[in-house]
Amino acid sequence: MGMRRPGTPTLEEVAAHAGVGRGTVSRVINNAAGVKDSTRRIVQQSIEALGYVPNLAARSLAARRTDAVTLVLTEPDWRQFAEPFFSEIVRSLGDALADTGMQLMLTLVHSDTERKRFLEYARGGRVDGVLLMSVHAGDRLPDMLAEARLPTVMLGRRSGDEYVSYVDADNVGGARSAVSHLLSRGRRTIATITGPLDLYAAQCRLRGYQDALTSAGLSSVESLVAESDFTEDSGRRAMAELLERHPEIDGVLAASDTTAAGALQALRAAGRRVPEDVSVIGFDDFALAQHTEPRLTTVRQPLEEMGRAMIRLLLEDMEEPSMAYRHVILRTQLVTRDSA
Amino acid sequence: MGMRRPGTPTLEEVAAHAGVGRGTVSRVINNAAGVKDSTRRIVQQSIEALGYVPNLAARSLAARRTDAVTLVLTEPDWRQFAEPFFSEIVRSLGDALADTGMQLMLTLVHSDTERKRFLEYARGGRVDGVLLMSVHAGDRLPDMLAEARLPTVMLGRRSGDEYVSYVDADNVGGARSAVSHLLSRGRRTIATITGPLDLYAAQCRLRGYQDALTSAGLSSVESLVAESDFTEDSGRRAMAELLERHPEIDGVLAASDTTAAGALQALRAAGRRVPEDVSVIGFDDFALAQHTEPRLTTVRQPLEEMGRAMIRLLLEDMEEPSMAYRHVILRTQLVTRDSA
DNA sequence: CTGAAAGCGCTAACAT
DNA sequence: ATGTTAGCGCTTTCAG
Repeated sequence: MGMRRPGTPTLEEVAAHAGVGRGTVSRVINNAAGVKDSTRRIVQQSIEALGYVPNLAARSLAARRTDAVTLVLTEPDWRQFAEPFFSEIVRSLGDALADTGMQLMLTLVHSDTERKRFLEYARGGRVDGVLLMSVHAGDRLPDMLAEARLPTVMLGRRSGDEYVSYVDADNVGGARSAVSHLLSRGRRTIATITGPLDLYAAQCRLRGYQDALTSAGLSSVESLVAESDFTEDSGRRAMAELLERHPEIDGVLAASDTTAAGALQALRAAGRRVPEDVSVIGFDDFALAQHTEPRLTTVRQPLEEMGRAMIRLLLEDMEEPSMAYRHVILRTQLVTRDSA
Repeated sequence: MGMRRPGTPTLEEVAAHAGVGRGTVSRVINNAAGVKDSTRRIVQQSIEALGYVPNLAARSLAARRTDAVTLVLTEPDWRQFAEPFFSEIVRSLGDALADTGMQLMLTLVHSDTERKRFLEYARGGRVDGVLLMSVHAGDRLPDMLAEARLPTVMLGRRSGDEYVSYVDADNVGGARSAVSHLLSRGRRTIATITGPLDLYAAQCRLRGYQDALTSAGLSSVESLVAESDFTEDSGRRAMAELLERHPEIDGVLAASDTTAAGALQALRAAGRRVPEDVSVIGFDDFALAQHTEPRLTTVRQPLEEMGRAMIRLLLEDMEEPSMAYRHVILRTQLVTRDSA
C-alpha cells in the first residue's frame, strides 16, 4: 500500500551526494536564508540529479504542520454541491490560498462513518485548519474541531449565538432592502420563497422579509411564505403553490438565484409576465452577468470577499492561536442590471 | 501553525498509563490480532481516559501509507464542477471507498502553481492513490503520477491509445445505438451537439453518431454537428445554430443531459414540439427519473459501476503494485422512460 | 501474548 | 555559513 519504491532518495542521500550536511539541504529545499549561493546551487543540482522529493510525512512530523487546509462539506444532499454558490466559494478560497503556499482540499462528509473518519483525520493533524460551509443548526462538528484546538472557520453560522469563528453575509439586511425596494416600486402582495429553514441564513432572510413588511405597515401573511431547498425544482414548486394561494402576487423574494430561476419558470407557466406583472428578486449566488433571465435586481452577496475573509481568519488563528472566536459579517448589495 | 497543544498525549503516555509496552498499544489502536482481551480493554480505557488521538504524520512516516486517496479535478472551468455528472461520480466513489477505511478527498487544480503543488503533495506521499476525471487530451499529469509509481486511475481516457489505467464508458457504442434508435423511429435529419472536442469522450460520441449514419447509408453532414461545452447554455446556443442551418431537423443526439436540456429550450423557443416534431436523446449523467422534460430516451451511463470499478482498480494497484495498466470499459444502455 | 529497540525522513536548535 | 544532533510519534521486527 502506497509504499515508496525502495530507490526513493532521502534528504540524507542528497546531502551525501552534494557533500554537505543535512541541515544545509533542508535549508535549501525550504528556501531558508543563510546558505551561500554557490552551495545552494550545488545542492539543487544534487536534488535534480537524484530526483529527490521531500517526504511530507516526515516533514510534518518534525515541523508539526502540514501546509494544507480542507473545506468540509457536510451537506447530506450532494446536489447542493452542484450549485453555483458552492463553486464560487471554492474558487475564491482557492484564489485566496494560492499566495500562502497552502494546499486546499475538499472533504465530503455525509454518513456518520465519514464524519468520524474525518474527525480522526483532522485531529490526527493531517490538516492545519478547517473550513466549513452550510453547516446545519444541530451539527456539532465545528465545536469538536474547535475543542481540538484546530483553527476552524465557518461560512455562515448555525444560529444567532454562534461561537465558532465564522464569516457571514448580512442576510437580514439584504432581504429587508430587497423587499423595501419592491414596495417602493409599488408592489403590494409580496411573497417569499425561503431556503431550508433549518439553515440559519434562511431564517434570517425570512426575518428580513418580515421586517420590511412590518416597517411598511403591512402585516406578513403566512400563506405568502413557501419553503424551498435552494434548488430550481423546489423553487418552481414553491412558486406554483404560492400562485395557487395568492394569484394576486406581484412581487417575490427568492432564497437564491437558482430558486429564483425556478420561480420564474412557474410564473411563466402560469401566464404571468415578468417583470411586468410580477417582480422577482433573488439572493445572488454568482454573478448578475450570467443571467439570461429578465430579473433586473438581485441581492448580491460578496462571495469573493467572503472567501478571502475566511482565509484571513483562518491564517490569523494559525499564526497566533488565541482563545478568541472571530466573526465577520459582510454587507450585501442590491444590484440592478443597469448598474452592474 | 497547526501545532498540537502541548498536552496532546502520545502513544507512549498511553502505554505508561495502561502499564503496558508501546507495541501493545499500537496493536490495540490498529485492531491487530494477538492481544489478550483483558489487556486490550485496559488499553482502551487508558486511551479513553487520556483522550488519545494517533498522530497521523508519525503513523504514515512509520507505516509508509496514509489511508487516503484523492480525486483530482483539473477542469479549468469550475462550473464543470456544478454538473450532476460530477456529483454522481463523487458519490459513487465515496460509497465504494466507505468499506475500505480510506479517506476520500478532492483536490482542485486549475492554475499551474496548483498543479505543481499537487504533484509535490502526491509524490511526497500524502495520498496512497490518485483518481482523475475529465482529463484533457494534452494533460501530462496522469503520466507524471504513474511515473512516480503512485497508483493512478482515470475516469475516461485522453486518447485512443491510453496507457495509464482508466475506466470509461462505451461512448461510441452508446452514441451509435442512440442514433440507430432515432433512425428506426423514422427520423431522417439527425443533428448532434457534441461535447468539447478536445475531450476524447466527445470525439467518441461524435464517431458513434457518424458510424450509425454511415451504416444506415446516410452521409454525415458537417453542418449538422455543433460543439458545446456540456453546459445547458452552450446546448441552447448550439441548438439554435443548428436550427438556423437546418430547420428540417427531426432528431438530436446531445452530448450530455445538461446539454440536452438546453437544446430542448432552444427547440421550444423556436416553436418546435418535442418529441413530436423533434426527438432528443442525451447521454444520461444522473438519473432518468429526475427529468421533468419530455425526453423519452437517454443513453444511460453506468456511473455507479464506473465509480466502483475505479476504486477496484486503485485498490488492486495499491495491494500488489504491478507494471500493468488496466482498462475497464463499461457498456452504456439505451433507456426509455417506460422501461425505467 | 507482550516488551524492547530500531528506525521512518525530516526540522530546528545548537555548535562551530 | 554550515555541520551535528536530538527528537517528532508511530510501526514493526525481534526477543522473550
